[in-house]
Amino acid sequence: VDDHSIVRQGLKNLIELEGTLEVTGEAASGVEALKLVRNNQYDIVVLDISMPDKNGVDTLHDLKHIAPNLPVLILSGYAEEQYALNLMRSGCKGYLSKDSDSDEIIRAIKAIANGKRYISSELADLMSNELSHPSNKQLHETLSDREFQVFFKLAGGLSPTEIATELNISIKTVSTYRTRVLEKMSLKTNADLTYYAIKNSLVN
Amino acid sequence: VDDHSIVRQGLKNLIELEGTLEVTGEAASGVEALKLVRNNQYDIVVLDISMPDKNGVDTLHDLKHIAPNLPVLILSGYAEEQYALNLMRSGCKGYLSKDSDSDEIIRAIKAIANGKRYISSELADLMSNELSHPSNKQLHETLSDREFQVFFKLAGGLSPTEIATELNISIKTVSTYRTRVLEKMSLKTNADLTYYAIKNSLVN
DNA sequence: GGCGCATGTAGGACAAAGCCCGATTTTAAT
DNA sequence: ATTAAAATCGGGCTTTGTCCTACATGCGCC
Repeated sequence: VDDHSIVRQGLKNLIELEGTLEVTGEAASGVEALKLVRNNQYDIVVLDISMPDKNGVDTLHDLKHIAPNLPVLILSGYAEEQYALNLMRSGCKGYLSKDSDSDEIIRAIKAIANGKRYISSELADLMSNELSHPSNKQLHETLSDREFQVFFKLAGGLSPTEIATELNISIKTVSTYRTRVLEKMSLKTNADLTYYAIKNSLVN
Repeated sequence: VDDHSIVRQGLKNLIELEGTLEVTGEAASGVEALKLVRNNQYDIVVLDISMPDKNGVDTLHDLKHIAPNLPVLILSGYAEEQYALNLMRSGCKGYLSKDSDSDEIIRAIKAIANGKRYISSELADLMSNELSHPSNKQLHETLSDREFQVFFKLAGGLSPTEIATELNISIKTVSTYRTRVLEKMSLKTNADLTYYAIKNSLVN
């Protein structure tokens, strides 16, 4: 299931080249996919998560109602790793990035079609991180008071100097907080902070 | 040229099914593409714009230096229609979204390989709108080639030094562009650039 | 066919930010 | 109570970046 015909084509090719697998249906949208699943028998669904009409998250959710035992492999674009954990919780059996190489995709499909799960190493990282920070806290909620203030201002584009002035502390101190914030949130640049703040609706 | 092997596979399939066209090279990154173009003769390049190591904007720019007459068709993901005008100015011969149907992709390739341009109806809209209302351009569309490159990288959080390295120019030059970009767009900080890029779906 | 404005490019002086480290103070944990 | 671990703060020094200025090129427009 993917809205790009090129991707469907490529995937199909990839799968059929393998020899023992066969593509018995394809859909360009979530709605279409649900219709197919209602009317046919499949061994596995390979599902893109970013689609125009009905996104993969919702589609997965609905699929689980229609066919609770049909295993699903999520194929995601690169920017959506954030969803991975949620999707795994929602019951997909594997999660791969589209730029994984062909072999890995085939391996994943086979594993999943055989009733196993497939966890990529990236995903394993995410999951273990989640385990070690069992809090369902958002990343920014692990910041201390002061750290959060600095984070927020940096995300808004204030310069360290401006922040220092507003908070009546030294620039060096601001700098220290910045380092810590970046560290805690596993980010690298101020742009990442801005990005995070927007995506998590901390600003509009 | 596309970093996703699935997409390359699909495209190749599509193209070769047509009968008269042949894929004589493929690359998973901008750098790789440039290398191929330096050492081989091609009739047309089909280029994805969002790639990890060297984005399509830069790749197009460099391609124009190495092979000014080699026509390029840009195949873009869904959110990037925003770049179309900038890229057309930078000298690509056509711009298509990845979810265009197979026929259209083939038509575009053929047209471009024959020395024509290919303008999709969406793009035609954009362009005519630009012509009839030169004023209501998107802010970033008023940027020059170079300015746009720098804008984009700054928005993504690259440091001036990194940008200078990638583009092989001096940091001072980057700084100059930054000033001009900020000026043209009436913005103040790098964070504003990031914000702009996100809000206008130039990034995901 | 020259004038001006947009563009692509840097240099130098100075300001800003960053990094490594240390000190003190809460807070939490055993 | 003891100890460990965060949190809060900054100094010294280096690296980076900014700002202003400058110059060459090309293109459009009287």
